[in-house]
Amino acid sequence: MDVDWGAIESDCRRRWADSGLFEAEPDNGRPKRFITVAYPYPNSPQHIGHGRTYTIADVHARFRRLRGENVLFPMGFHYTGTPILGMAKRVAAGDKELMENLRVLYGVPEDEIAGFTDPINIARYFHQEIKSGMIEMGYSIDWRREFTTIDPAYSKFIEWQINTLREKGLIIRGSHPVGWCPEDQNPVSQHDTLGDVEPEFTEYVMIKFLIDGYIVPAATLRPETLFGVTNLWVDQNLTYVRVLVDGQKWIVSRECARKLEFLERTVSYEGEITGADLVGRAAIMPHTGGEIPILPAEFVQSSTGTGIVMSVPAHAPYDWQALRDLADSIDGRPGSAAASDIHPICIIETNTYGRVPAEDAIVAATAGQAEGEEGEVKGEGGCTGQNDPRLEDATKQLYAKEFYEGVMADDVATGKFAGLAVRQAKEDVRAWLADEGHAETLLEILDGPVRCRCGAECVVKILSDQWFLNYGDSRWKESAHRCLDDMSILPNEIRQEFNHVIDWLHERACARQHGLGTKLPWDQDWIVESLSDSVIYMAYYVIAKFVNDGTIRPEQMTREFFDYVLLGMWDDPDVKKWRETTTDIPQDVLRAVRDEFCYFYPVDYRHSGRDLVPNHLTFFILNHVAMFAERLHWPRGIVVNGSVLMDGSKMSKSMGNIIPLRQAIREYGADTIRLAIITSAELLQDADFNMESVHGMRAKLEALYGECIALRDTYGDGAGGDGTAGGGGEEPAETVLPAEDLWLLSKMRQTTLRVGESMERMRMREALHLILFEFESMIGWYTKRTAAKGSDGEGMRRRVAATRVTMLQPFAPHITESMLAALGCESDSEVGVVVGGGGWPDVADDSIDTSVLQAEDLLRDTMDDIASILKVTGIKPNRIMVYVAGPQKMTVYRGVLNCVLEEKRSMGDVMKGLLADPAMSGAKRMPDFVQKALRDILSYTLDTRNARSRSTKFDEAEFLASELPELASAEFGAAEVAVYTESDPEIYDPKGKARHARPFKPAILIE
RNA sequence: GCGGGAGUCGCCCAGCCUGGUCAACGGCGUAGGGCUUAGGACCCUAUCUUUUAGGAGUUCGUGGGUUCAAAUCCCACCUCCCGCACCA
Repeated sequence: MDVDWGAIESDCRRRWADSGLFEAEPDNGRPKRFITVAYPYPNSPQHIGHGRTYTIADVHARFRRLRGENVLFPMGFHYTGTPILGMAKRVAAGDKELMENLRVLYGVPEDEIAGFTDPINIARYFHQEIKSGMIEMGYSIDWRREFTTIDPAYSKFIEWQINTLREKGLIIRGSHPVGWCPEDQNPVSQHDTLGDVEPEFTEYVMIKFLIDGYIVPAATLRPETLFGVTNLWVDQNLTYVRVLVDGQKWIVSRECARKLEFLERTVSYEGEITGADLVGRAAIMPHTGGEIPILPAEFVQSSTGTGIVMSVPAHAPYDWQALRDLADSIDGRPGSAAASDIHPICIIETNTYGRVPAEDAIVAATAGQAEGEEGEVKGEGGCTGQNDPRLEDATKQLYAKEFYEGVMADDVATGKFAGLAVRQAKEDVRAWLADEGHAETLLEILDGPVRCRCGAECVVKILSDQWFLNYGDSRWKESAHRCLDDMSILPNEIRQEFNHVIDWLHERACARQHGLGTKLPWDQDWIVESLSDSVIYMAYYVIAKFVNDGTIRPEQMTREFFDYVLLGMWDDPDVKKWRETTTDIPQDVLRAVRDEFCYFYPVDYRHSGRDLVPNHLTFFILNHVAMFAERLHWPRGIVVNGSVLMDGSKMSKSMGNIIPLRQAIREYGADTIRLAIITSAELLQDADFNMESVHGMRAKLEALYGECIALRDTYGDGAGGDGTAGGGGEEPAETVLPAEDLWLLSKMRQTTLRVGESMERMRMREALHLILFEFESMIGWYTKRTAAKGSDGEGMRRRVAATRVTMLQPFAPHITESMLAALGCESDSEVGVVVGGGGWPDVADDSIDTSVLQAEDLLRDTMDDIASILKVTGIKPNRIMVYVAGPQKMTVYRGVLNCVLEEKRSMGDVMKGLLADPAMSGAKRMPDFVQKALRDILSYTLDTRNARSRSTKFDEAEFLASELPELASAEFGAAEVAVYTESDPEIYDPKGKARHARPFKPAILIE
């Protein structure tokens, strides 16, 4: 079947747009449903991965519309942030890689790229690109409410939001360390660095040793080892600087002095001193006043810490090795004699190491590797000296072991920290040193050197006077928990993650100094940060409609405007005065905006990828509970989906496996892509998108379309047909229908109910599976049945197809319109659904006849049994005899069934129960049968047991006699198929098979 | 470390919430058959072991437990993946 997807889709798009089908207006006669998705950041075209969240949300929206709900599904564009700014800079600088991506990967026309030095042009270009893709995918969006986050009216909204939060005391000031580019004067994150490295930093403790009135600070990550210190290390070839740090005289490396400048310290330079000059001097330990020597070491790096290292040879492999190197130096370097006199002081005990853990660690890390190593092998451990890279491994292993398992030695040296676990001691010592004034902290980039895209090396900077949202506020957290507890979180597995994030969040910077966005109203140097201006904007969709049609202008949107529209403060004195004397917005317009807000709010479901759980989605909850009235306008639900993989691996530019969404639509059609995305995985799983499934889906849709066309061709245009199936009263009386039709109706209704349940639970993959595969096998069986009887069953087929296609509509909205048209179900431009019943098929519970379903199961089981006998024996059947259990067995079987329903499950209990009833006396003579019947019954589900116990009228023999012979002859080619009851006096049973018959398990003989 | 998730029949992936319809959906692969000038596409059948009577046996990371019944519930363990911030 050749399908012109492009034509069908563009035709649908035109009709949808012309009819304003997705433009939602308040309607008090219908339940509303407000569905939102996280709006896109327009810095690149959409790819398949982006499409997943939007497609799921759209299927959801369309399903709800079919259910008769008034769905609002809007979209905006998030211009706020720095990455686009960074792109513009790189374009201006002619960045090769970026230009290549823009041209080749993104296909941006050359004249557009020329304008990309202005970040706004980048955003506008990709905005239109993304929007076109959304329209082509058939997303049912109300575009009248579109906006960008740099629209003047949106800025008014954000100003109001951020002012209100500040008045509530939720915005505070403080300082905070960030990765920083000294060149750009801006914080850096992963996006801003060469090689996309996230700058990480650690906090060193600088312990203030003294010489001659100068502080010689040694930076360490292990302050608890101070008690094992034996000497200090410096680089004797390095020139250190003498500086005044906040008025104190310090000696540090030049790099260290520069770092301190960014850490809120006042640094002035007084002079230099060489490392060689320091060697040999005695440093005073701050906590004891004792003296230790300063010695030279090669491993000391000026850029790490302060350029001065505290030596703890017992617990630091580098120190131990350096000491040894020095003592062993044949040329008798300065300090070599002193080094020989130094003995490691062990102050941490573990089960793993001995008295000199550092030495043990070196031996462990280098043992067995000595052979084949380059360079001269020295010492029994095979370590080649303090520059041996394996010392790094030794250090890591030793540190980890001592940190998690170590205990501070019970020793005079460790004083009041003796006996403490190392992880505890570390914190305690740090606090104690700080309290005593013996130490300060030094923040430093851990994974350095990290370079900004501009090329400059990044540092840690303490940003002072930074604005923070105080997510650490415990009352705020409590409200958020209350909100979350009432919310529907789909899938529910991630609820726990939300709880944890709420607990764990603390102050978060909400303003930055660069980028697109809205200025802080009270401090024009700052711009509201992009994750803070996107937390309650769903409310703005209501207002956007009035802004876009010119009803309200940005300058009219004062604080009072929002206080009324969003918070309902009609009678607030300020608002009253404003609306009576100041504003020129007509009162009825004000009322209309407020009414529309109250109609659509709260957000019923917010869709997003799971990467937004620890940030945006949680902020969304927090800010709603802070801004809006408890419960009334708090969000009701969140739907989270996993990401999309391409042939099993992550999509990335470098792998070249990114499929642009619009290209995929052109090649395969929107409906096919939608189905492929939905079928690939259940919500939270990562979906693997691959070409096989795309082809498979397209074939499926084309086949289904072909079926619909065939039904039209053989059946005319179907006037008078009942388009949507299921439970309508105008069908022919069902009592006159043949068995297979009755079964098909019940089966279809049962499956329809299941699809509805799956959709309600957002198990779209499951729903789609039922629609595609369950229906297919149902129709397959029906076809066998009707073919055996020589009928076509077209009327039923068409009814089933209409139901099936109706339910497929949310998934494949374009092609299903053509399918429904072929089936004679006109498309209704008013609601975008099907005429003739309208919307999602309704199924009344009592319209499903379980005994009909059971009967068909019996038929199918019997057919399966015959087939497996034929397969095992390889017989070509001539006559097939089927023997149904007699009335006496049936009576006993029911007796057993009753026993089981009364919780009697063991053979003994059942026998006792049976014999208590005189009608069951026959049971005594057939214990084998009772045993087998019991086993049969125990293996049924509870539902089946109940159903069997209820359907007392069902006559197996009669049903099989009327339905089996034709079917079995057709299927197996037997000339004769006979059905007997076990007790039938006319029975033909040469092999005595009949006695094996059990209820719902007839005996079979094949000749 | 803190938090979350996952381990299923060659591969991918469902089933677990609500125990029985589960030798376990669907897709890919493989084998046989059909269709076709051929190739592709498509359709049918088979695909844990065993079996010439519809049966039996052994399976769902490992080991225990609960139950008449466990892939599914409980406990312990092993392995893998993801997030941990001022960034969209």
